[in-house]
Amino acid sequence: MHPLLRQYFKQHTNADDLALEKIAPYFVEETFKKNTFLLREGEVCKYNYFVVTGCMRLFSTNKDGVENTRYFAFEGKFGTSFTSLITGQPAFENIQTLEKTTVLRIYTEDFYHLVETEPAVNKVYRNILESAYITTQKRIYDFQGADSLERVKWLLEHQPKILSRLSNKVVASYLGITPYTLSRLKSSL
Amino acid sequence: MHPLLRQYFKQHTNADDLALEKIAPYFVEETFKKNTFLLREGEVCKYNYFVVTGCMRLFSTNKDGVENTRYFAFEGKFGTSFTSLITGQPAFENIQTLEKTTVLRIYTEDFYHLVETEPAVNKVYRNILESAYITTQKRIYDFQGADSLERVKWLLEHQPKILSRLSNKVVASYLGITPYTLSRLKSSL
DNA sequence: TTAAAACCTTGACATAGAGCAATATTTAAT
DNA sequence: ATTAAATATTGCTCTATGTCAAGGTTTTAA
Repeated sequence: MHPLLRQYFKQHTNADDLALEKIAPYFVEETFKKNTFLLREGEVCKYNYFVVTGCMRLFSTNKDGVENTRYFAFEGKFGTSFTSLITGQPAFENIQTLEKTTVLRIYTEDFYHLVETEPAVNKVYRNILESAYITTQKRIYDFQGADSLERVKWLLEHQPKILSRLSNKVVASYLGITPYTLSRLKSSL
Repeated sequence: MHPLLRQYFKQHTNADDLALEKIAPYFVEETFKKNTFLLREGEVCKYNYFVVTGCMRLFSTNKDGVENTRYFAFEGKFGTSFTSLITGQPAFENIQTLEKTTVLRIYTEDFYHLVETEPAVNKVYRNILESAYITTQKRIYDFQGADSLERVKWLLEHQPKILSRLSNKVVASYLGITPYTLSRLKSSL
């Protein structure tokens, strides 16, 4: 099992090595170059991904073609379209690498099989759902009523990595503002 | 076990009657009058609630005193501050009844104990987290870039009960617009 | 039943930030 | 290394929606 994934399990469960060895073979390593789409909206999501190096994002496009980024998965994080994974319905969002990215991928069916049969995976899944929920709630709460400047400051404080590592275009689509506004705000700071 | 809660378990799990009888005693019925606070921000959330009749909302207040409603729990739904329940930290949101409301409440500790020991409750918890996550994601996605009118139409289509049953003030705080704007839009429809 | 409080409606005004355009800069590909 | 494409910057304009105010209506509580 990849050391980063092992570390993840050790941190979130009390799985023993035996359990980890049972789980490991389901995860397959794969490397993608920058800007590769791992999932396009309208497709059913086949995999859950664990990022080993690099970064990917979840985003959707509204009817006017404006992008909305909802989540960034950096090294050591799981990322996938959980809504599609859970419901089995086509995703309304895309998954795209933002850098050259290495992931461990596991088939949806295998993943849910392990959720049912391996307590460690059940626990990890619970953790993923819980923290995904909390993260989303906090972001809604913190952005609520906040103007553009406050959002940029929030990002600077809570996830500075995003600002320093990713393009303005992508960051703006995460903050729900235009790249024009973001550009102006950054130069005014 | 209250028939509505029984129905919920039957629908989401394959729990047998024996399991349900084990679970039932942990849920205590209680009735609150309109506008009662079941939780105030800053308090640690002690209960998970299942609404039998009536309705409650989860909302927070930003630094300017503007309310943001995140979730409505009508009859047959669970509702609580999951972020507080999960982390054990003080909630940053309030829970308030919007009508005379009867709930079944279960202590946080008892609930998580059952999550670990009763597969039916583990399954139900997973369902709650999954659907809470999906609901939130969909709302972010659908509201993203939508102007006020589109938001009102969205609500009319997806959750008309909210518009017909609750006050403009509360609805507006859910849509992220002012009551003034909502009032104007409703009269223009 | 009545008074007080909360809520809704509608007008007038102010403004944050979107949209567009033109140029500069960075990044990627051959 | 050179060119093409993508991204960033910045000035200008315009509009949706917030804010404030004043009056009407509904709800609540004694």
